[in-house]
Amino acid sequence: MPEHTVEVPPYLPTEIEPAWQQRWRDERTYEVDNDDPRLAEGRGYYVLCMYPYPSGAAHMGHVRNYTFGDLLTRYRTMRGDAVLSPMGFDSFGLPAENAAIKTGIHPRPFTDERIEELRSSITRIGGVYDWRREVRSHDPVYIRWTQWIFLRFLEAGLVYRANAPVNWGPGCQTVLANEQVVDGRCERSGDPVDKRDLEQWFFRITDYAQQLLDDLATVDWPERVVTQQRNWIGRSEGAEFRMSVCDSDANPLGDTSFEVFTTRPDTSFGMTFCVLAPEHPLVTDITTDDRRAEVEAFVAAARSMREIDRLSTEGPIDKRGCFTGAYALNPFNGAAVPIYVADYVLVTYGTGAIMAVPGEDQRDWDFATAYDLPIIRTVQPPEGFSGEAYAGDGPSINSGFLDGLKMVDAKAKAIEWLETEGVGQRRVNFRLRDWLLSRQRFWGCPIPVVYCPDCGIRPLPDDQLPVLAPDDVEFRPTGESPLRYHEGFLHATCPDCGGPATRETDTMDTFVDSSWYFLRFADPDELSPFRSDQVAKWMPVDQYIGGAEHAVLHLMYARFFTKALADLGYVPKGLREPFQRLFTQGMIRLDGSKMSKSKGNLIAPESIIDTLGADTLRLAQLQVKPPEEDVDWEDVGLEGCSRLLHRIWRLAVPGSDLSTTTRSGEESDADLAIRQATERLIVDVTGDFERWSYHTAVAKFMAFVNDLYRYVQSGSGAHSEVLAAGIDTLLRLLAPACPHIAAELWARRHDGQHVHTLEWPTPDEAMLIVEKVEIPIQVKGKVKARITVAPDLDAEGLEALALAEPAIVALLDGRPPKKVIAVPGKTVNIVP
RNA sequence: GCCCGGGUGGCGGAACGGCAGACGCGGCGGACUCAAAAUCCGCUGUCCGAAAGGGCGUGUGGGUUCGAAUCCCACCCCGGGCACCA
Repeated sequence: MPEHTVEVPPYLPTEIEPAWQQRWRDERTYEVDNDDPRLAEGRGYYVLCMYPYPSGAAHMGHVRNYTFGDLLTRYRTMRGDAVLSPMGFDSFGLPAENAAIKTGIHPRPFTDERIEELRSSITRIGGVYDWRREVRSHDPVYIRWTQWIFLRFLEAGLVYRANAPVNWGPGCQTVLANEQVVDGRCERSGDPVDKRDLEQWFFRITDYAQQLLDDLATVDWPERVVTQQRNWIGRSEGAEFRMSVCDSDANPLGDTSFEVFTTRPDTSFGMTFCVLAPEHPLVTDITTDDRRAEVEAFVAAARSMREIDRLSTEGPIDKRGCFTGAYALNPFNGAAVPIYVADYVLVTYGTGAIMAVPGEDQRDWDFATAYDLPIIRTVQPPEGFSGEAYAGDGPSINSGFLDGLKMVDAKAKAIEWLETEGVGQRRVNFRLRDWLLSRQRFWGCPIPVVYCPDCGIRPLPDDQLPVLAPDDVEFRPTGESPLRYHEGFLHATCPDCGGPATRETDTMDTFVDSSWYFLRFADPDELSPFRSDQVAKWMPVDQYIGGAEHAVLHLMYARFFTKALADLGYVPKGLREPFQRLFTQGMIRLDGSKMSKSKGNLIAPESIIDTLGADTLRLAQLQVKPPEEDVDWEDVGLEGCSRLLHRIWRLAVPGSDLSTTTRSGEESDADLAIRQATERLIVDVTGDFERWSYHTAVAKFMAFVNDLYRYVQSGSGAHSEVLAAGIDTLLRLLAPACPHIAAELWARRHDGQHVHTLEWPTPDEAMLIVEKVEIPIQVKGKVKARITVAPDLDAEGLEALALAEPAIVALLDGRPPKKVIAVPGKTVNIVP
């Protein structure tokens, strides 16, 4: 044993971390009130991480998410903002119900238990929140206000019940919204989805299609998410017009007609047939007797097809359609064109019927070729065009009064003609469908209506809210919701006639809960879901953080809710968008595969916190990659980050062996260099934090600590004041990223003071002025020499010095250079 | 097919027209140690060379520029989104 070793107090993250978590809670460091005076000065800042589904202990995805959010909360707080950083739980959903079906345990205790596990995890990561504002979707208080909002939307006509072909997920035993079906499969379970005609509840989100599209221009979101929403909304401009059914000689047959939608009204003269979707209501009426058997067989086959097969473009095209025997009049030229049914026409888009123009549409071309239908070009393709259908621009041909016009003009004129003739008009179509909100599940927010045999569908009055699911339920292995068989729940009284009524047993999509939780965080009021004037104090969310997988789900629905609530006057009219800035973090992958809820716990964050500590885990998350990129777990460098924190501890802790041999008095050049590096660090880290470049900020911490180590171990030793200033600045800058170690070291160095309540450091401008700068001298763009000069040396001076440099003189070999470009402070480039 | 990202050492990445490879991981060497670990210090793109030094280097090919990883054009590869939407 060495005899006189200095006993350095050890860095024990597992001891200091819980202590500081307790202190932040006890001192209410991160609670903020709505009457905070800074709000009036515009110094409010709302940072929000997407509230999690409570799946038990946190997985790495949570850690990554909350590390960014927490860093921002602490950083903005140190910058002097009143920061609102709330947390809650998206606590309705299928996993708890599936567990209930398996085990018989009611979803509520199951969920409550997992909420506490997750809350504990989040706390152990070091996340700080104003827990007074916590929301939980399954809390009766929250249910009450979700139902209240539903009823207000119902009154406003934004909710309706309709029979429609909807997506049925056999795996989840419920219907699904379009957004929850990916490639014909349920996005949750992956099971292929069936189409069924069912009566369901819808939100009229399509009323807001144009606004949802337009207002994307006003938010600061990743382009990728904006593009996805644009595609999803899918606006297309064109015309809709009426086609009358006739016989093959163009003689009208009664007044049967149907509407078609097209984006290319300019090509209407090229229509050689038209097509109805198999589900189109007119199919049965117009089919001729000789075609009936074939058409009925075709329609039946198409309807029984699953979405996933229907989407497939495989298979011979001549099996995908069928002639009805009927004809329709092309209003443009009075020609009779045959009417087909084909499965490539979708009943859910446009009018469910199209005019087919094979000359300018490849699908129509393929169909026409297979069925031996005529093809007429109505747009002149360019010289040398060798393709089939030509969809590009060009002068109209074979098109009567449109001949010679280019596409835009021809479209305009065709629409004008339709309108004057009274057979059609300009029309904008959206791909976006209304949001199917009802689910045949138990563990969700009940829909607060009853069915009265006399009065029909009746909404419940507000004073009967919340409608809560009963506790004494039996989960069936069939997967059916127990609400459907619970007599006590089913029996209700009609609020209008007082007679017996049946309660709605469907619950709401859990995306309804998440469409307004951010408003309740701003004002968790007792007498209302939130108050407009209080919401105005915080909304919109300044920085929203979460996964990009919600691009067309939660992020679209929440935008719709915000707009609708604003229009109904429950939040400020001007609040058009809920999330001003959005940051979508990358996913964590394990062996190249997505780390989902099921795989996430393979690397348990808790076990890392138990050993290396939360600060190391946070730092490693920050350091590994740019925040928006996906991360392979194997790339996360825990060792390097743990090493850095131990190095910082050893340098900064009072009583360390590294701080025993300092000097005082006059400062040397080496001291000045450290002072400058310290001020430079403030500028660099602040800049990196502002632009979310956390991995480079960590690199700068590391480089600075390396500098300090070299400094304290150098021959002349460290100047005590310079060193102390360097370390103190480092700790303040580190406080948002690694809050526990920064707080502990600061408290030990400064008599128990609290680093997180300090102001963010500002650099000493005088120290940022550099007296010398090294300038590379290039010859033809290649560096051949370096000179050290004053940073403000002008071009002439630089050129003179460069040309006098021995290496350059040798290279030029007495010949005068052709050209010399001198960029002050940057470089000199010589062309010999 | 269309629309976004992205291709840089052994690996993750840095460099927002001006010194390519910051910082970390890994590797190599040294100090400390009886020894190992930990720790501390140094080296580490590649090829030629004993060295001094030099050549080559940011997916490929062209271009703009005094100067390009960075800007432009074409192509190849990887990731994501949309895709029978009329």
